[in-house]
Amino acid sequence: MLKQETIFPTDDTPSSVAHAATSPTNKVKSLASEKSSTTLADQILVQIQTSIIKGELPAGSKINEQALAEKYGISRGPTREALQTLERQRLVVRAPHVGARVAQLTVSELNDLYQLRSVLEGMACELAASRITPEQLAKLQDLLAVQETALANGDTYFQEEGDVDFHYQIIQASGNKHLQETLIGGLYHLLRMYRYQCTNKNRPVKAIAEHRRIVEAIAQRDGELASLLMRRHIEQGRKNTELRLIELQANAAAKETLANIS
Amino acid sequence: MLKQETIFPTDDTPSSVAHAATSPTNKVKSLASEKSSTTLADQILVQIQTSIIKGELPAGSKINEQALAEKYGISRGPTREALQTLERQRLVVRAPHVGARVAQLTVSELNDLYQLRSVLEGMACELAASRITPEQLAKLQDLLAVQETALANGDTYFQEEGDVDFHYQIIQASGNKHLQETLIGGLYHLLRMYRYQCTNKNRPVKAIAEHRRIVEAIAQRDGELASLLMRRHIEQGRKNTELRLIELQANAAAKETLANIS
DNA sequence: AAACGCCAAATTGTCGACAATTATCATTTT
DNA sequence: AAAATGATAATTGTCGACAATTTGGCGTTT
Repeated sequence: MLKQETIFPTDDTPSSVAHAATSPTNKVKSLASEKSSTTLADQILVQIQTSIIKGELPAGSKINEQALAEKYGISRGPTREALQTLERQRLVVRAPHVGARVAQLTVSELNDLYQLRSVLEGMACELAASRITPEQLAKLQDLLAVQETALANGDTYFQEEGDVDFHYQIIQASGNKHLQETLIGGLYHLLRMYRYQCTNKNRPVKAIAEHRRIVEAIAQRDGELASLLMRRHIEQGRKNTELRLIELQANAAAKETLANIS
Repeated sequence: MLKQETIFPTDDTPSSVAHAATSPTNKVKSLASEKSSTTLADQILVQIQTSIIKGELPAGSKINEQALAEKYGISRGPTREALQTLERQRLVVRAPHVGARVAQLTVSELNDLYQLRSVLEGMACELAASRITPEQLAKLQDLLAVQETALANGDTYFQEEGDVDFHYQIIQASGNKHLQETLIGGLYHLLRMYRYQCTNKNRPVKAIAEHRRIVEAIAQRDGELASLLMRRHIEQGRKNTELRLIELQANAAAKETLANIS
């Protein structure tokens, strides 16, 4: 009886969600042979997660426990537990006797989120620069190389996941357990939601160049520089996402008034 | 069937009713009888919380859902939900099909926790220095004054709660919602557990002097200084707690070996 | 028309029972 | 004796039903 090597028992590794996402509206349990069979709540958790991140459950919309449970062919118990976990991941907001809603995407929350993320990942860089192991560094450089060649080939498909992986590995290398839990267990899912729904295809080109410089700084054990570069890198991402979010909300507002007029 | 009166909702207002004078933020709602009935899970949550923080449920010990539920005269459903919330607060560690344990207090986790806290509260100070409102500042200064006079009178009772309130108010003044949630919803309960079980009576004298300087820096809108002072202040607290924790564990180890010999 | 109060419907909270999994311990095996 | 094995007990996961609370509509009132 031997358990997996991931550090976080609470969560899935982000790279695993890439292709598991294309199967909504079905009962899960069979087709096993997967190592899964953990618990029903955990299984539907990742499904609801991706539904929210992709916007299939629209931001701000009400979530009905019964309907969700029926959709996945299970009872309300596990559904409820999944919802509470989603609350911890900030993808859902719950109120007693009122129910759960998908988190709303607002500019001010985006700024709060990125401001916090910036500080935390800056910290992660500083720690990683002094504590990263040769193996971890090699893995990070490999990932970077893969992304760079993919970019050169115009392969934009796994860009998003690759970026998540990049930050993920640095966070892991920081070695601070509570920092890891805060970022990965608490902030990263909401972050992915913002980025998925406010994505900008042009950005990756520059982003990967920034990644390279960050990795170089870490390799040289220059934590201060790595932290600075990371904070700038994240600020770039924030600006980008903010612009897209603003126009997205402008569109929504326009559509709203149109509907009201008719 | 079941009734208890020491109930404040999920995690707002960390200080108890001890010195309500220092926290006039409460809406007037609390005076209208008890209107307590939010939800059973929330009610027992705070009870288990304090049991854990005080060590009545020893660090590292197993938690039996059934037994807990019976102890409070409720069913396993709400108990389970409370446990999941406690997991988010890092007071409990859960594993599928295995159950829940009270978090363990270790030196390395303590250091991780304080390292993270230091960064986050430094950030809070910087934000607070630029965004605190006159009312919030006045409240903060009032709190400080109360603590100072209490200290002058040798009144050491509410020291602990007062300190929590101090940090709490600064975090509130930062205005960053995600930062607040991370610190208060995620880290602060575990912090209180460490401090309660590794307390040092001598420290408050110096701590309050440090508080004063931090408040002054904030009042002068000097975020950089406030952040620096706060990080030093927290580092002092870490050292203190670490020493106590080490000797506490040494005692436990000694008792262990003694038991094994006999 | 807007606001208020009341009743019905929908939704969430709680419970007890059962199923699935893990932990315990006596027994056997090396 | 230590380790592996297998049956049994204890504990966690899941379900369906019921209770408590909120939501939405409807008629009345101002």
